[in-house]
Amino acid sequence: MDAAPLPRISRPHRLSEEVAEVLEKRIRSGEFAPGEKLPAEARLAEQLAVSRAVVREAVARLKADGLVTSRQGSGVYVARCLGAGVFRMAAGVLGEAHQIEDIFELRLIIEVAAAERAALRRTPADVEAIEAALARMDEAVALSADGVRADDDFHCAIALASGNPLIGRFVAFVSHEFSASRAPTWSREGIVRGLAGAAQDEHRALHVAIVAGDPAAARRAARQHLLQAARRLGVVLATPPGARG
Amino acid sequence: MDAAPLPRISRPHRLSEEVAEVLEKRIRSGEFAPGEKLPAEARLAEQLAVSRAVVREAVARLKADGLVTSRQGSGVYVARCLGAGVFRMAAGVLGEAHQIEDIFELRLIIEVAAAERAALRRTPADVEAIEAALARMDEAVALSADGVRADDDFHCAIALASGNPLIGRFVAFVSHEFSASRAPTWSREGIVRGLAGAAQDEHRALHVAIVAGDPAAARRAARQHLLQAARRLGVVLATPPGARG
DNA sequence: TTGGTCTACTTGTCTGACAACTTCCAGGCA
DNA sequence: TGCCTGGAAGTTGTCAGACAAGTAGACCAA
Repeated sequence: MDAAPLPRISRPHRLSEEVAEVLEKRIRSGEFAPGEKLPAEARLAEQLAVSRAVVREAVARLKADGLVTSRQGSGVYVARCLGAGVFRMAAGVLGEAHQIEDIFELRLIIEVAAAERAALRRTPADVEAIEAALARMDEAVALSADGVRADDDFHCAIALASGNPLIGRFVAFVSHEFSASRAPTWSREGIVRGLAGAAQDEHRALHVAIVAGDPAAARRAARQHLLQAARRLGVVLATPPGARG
Repeated sequence: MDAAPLPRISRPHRLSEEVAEVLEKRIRSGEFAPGEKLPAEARLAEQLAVSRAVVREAVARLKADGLVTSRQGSGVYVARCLGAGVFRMAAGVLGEAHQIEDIFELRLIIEVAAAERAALRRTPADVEAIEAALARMDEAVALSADGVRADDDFHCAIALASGNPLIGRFVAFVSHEFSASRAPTWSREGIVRGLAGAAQDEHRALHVAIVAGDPAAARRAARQHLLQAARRLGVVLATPPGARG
């Protein structure tokens, strides 16, 4: 009985979400300009016909997104730099997805650079973390188990070994956003077809180069791995000739 | 009268911000696991000795950050994928600033790669945008005016010319986050001391390489510019030997 | 066993009050 | 006349209580 999956029942948007959206649109359109004071909460509540608590929650959301700041007794102000502090992989409020090529290209650039720096800067603890993730993936291959999380952790460990916590956090962010892209490799079918084994060979080469403290080898290994990972998903990246990253 | 600038008076953190931070830490540490239900708002308010409204505002912040979702009548749940969709330059809700070296290193990696790809993929419209920003900076030098925004726009135009909208958006994000780092270059003093002029020479070299469609030259020019920009702020980057990015 | 009802609990919204803070204006004093 | 201070008005931050809307689970009857 292979019925098509039923559509998810969507919940109506909450008032606070709607208010946040209304205000965000006004801000992004420039109607409320950077640095400008928004109408008082009480006034917004009156105009939007909602309670002040709803307005406050909407403002809390906008604060989290860096669109507004507030000063007690003074008012709520549009931030000088819109969206300050927040980067999303999806563009806009409702999120248009990027092409997978774009995502892999960004990963290629940043993860190759991270691997190179990991080869130079890794600590014994970094190496341990890398090896622990590698061992978990070995185990996943041997047991035909799910190695997606271990794969994520392997890449994050390398990024952290770069010695730049910002790079570490960014790679972790992108990694988690696209964990799903690892699923075909680590599915039972992927393991049977040798996809996971191939990925693991690439991981091992990367590990060896990092432990050896050889940035050029780490760069080549990371690059090879990312290009192959993309190819396993049917994606062929156009990279600059002679490009290292 | 050259008095040292007075330190900024910092405002105490709001209760809702503190609650958001407490909850975020519990979530990121795994104490509240993905998919797990948080204690009820009323219970959290009691335990944290704050009003329920404060808890709700904190939860609204966490919702905006994608750390939690809520279902009316049921509860507030830790999201399946933490922090889905959101990356911040500062870690955590209250944000510990990163070292400026880390930030410049990330910029070096991504902007060098963007410039290289811009040289290969730029369209006539891309070139126009780059040249418009360059002209505005020329004008700022000539008039001793503020060229920070034009400088931002120049870098963003190059990133967009890479043909990868994700790279374009990320560079724009980082650029806006650190617009302040351009201020010394474009201050009256900076212009008088030739900092802006030097930056502009580097910008022109980058522009020439991109228009010429020469990725290697673009790479070198972007790298030179970023390293010099850092140096102008007293930052010397440690880069891998032979590194291109 | 299934379906319906009821109860207890939870989030969502509203209202009102007051604390803490900001801004502006008027009055008083030097 | 100019500057300072105090008070009023307005604003955000927090609290408390009430009720609406929704969920989950238990129990009972068919």
